[in-house]
Amino acid sequence: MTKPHQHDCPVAQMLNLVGDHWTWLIIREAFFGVTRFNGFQQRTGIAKNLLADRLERLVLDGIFEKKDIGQKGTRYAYGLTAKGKALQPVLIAMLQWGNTHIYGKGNEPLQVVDKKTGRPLAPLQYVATDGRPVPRSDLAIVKGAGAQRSPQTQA
Amino acid sequence: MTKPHQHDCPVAQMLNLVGDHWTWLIIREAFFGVTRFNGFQQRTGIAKNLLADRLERLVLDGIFEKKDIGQKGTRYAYGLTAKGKALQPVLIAMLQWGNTHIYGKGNEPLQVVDKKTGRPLAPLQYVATDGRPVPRSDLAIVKGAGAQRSPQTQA
DNA sequence: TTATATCAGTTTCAAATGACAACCAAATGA
DNA sequence: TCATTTGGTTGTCATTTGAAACTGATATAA
Repeated sequence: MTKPHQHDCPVAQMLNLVGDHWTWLIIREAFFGVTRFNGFQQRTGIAKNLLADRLERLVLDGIFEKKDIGQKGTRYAYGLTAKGKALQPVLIAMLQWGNTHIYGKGNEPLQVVDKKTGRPLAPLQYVATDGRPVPRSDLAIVKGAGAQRSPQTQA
Repeated sequence: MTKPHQHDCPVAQMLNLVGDHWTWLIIREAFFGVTRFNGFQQRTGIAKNLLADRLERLVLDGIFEKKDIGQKGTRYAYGLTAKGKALQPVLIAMLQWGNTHIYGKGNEPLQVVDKKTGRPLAPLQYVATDGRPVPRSDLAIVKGAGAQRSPQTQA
């Protein structure tokens, strides 16, 4: 990333942390169980200098944690923190969009499924805090408690 | 983006189209109702050459459509296509993550709410095709119909 | 024991991309 | 009519990227 966004917006701020395409491939692999430097490197194809840089940032930002494994400290495991794991819905939403709008029905290289049934999931759903589904047309984005200035918001 | 990812993965492929932080701010503004070149430029702060480039790509990729408004073609409106609107869950997931993990409860500059009740939504939910919620622990990512090679997949 | 491979990076350097400013022509608006 | 807005293009310079070579430990194999 070249310059962090100053906007007081959760989207802009999240992009400051994970607004890089390599970062997402790294996070994807982490969800797939990869933990080691070389694992990320080989499975994503990222250059090692970039991987070192991205992992360092991700650790600083609290998305990954770096653990010393092996006895004398030259082997490390990188794992998602709770904050990192919380990115799962974003990743799943991306995956579902890619399946639908790039590959199309029947051509999906990966599917998100329910282990119990083995069947693919429906698109992520908007729900109220009481668990009731909220139709897309009822969505709105409004200023929150921490708002300073006023973006024009209509969903 | 410098070089498109070759992975046969919906996440990697979607990142080829929208793996850029400016692109997401442009899309965010589009959901907020912005349609004009200058609107995007002023509200995001992106340089004009980059905006021109990003909009052109987004139109080529079918995420935006460019309409000629005004009579002789120097005024345009950029709007999300259906494919573009389908990115909403990704954006909402990003927004919710930013609220929770960057701003924290009570400090959210923006909130996603249900128009009907005015109350903030819960995090996006995984649901089966029959509408039943799927707990996060039952999620798995597996090879789909279009899979060629085999990534190790565990959610 | 010695050799070989793996791990987790760092360094180097050319090429691509980014940010910023200046410029521009057509079309509006006052 | 004249200034302003719109939607860019062009040029310059700084930063980032990607690829490869290099390091210096540790683990594994013969």
